[in-house]
Amino acid sequence: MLPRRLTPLTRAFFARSVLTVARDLLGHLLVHESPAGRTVGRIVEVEAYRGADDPASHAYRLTPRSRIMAGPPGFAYVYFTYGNHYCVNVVADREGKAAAVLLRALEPVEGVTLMARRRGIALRGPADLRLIASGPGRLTQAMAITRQHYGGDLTRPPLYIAAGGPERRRIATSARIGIRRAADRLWRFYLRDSPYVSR
DNA sequence: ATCTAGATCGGCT
DNA sequence: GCCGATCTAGATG
Repeated sequence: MLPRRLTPLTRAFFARSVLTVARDLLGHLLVHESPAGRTVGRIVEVEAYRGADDPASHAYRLTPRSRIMAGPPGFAYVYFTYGNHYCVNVVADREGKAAAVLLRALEPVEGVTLMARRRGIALRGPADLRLIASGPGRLTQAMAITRQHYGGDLTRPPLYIAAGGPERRRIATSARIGIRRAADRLWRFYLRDSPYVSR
């Protein structure tokens, strides 16, 4: 069981190279203290995006929506896509350098029943836990993250990233999923032995 | 003012 | 594996 009080990561954690931040986020915890209760998931899959040198990124050309990626690190970049789904990123690197890490999958840790209810799925067995947050759209639905969280500070409650305990870190890399450009960059990182990664 | 692609998901074949 | 849903930021006229 988790301690009642979790320790948020500091802004300095996010103020580093986005590839480093992406890798290092694996194993840490995404926490949402909502009125309905606290939900916590262990981050098991992420993708890194940058700016002008990354044609696959929303910040390849800075727009009103993506400009936040060039802002100070540790804040949330949330966007709505395909008419149905939100995705959540953490802004990384120093202010002025566009970069963000897309959170793609979580291992449910606490508030599992609430997460399943938000997802509209029945938990009939341990295998169903995989359906809760194995994908960027599923993750935001399970954690009740919406456009309200755009620009929110992820180093403090109610929505934040907290230090995970010591854990195994067998990290695998691959091309980013669902993009066409810059497909040669292995900027997707995931915990190799986790059953909670997407696809 | 209008058009279109999209960092997805779930259901169906 | 393929397809439709459903919305909106960004691009184009």
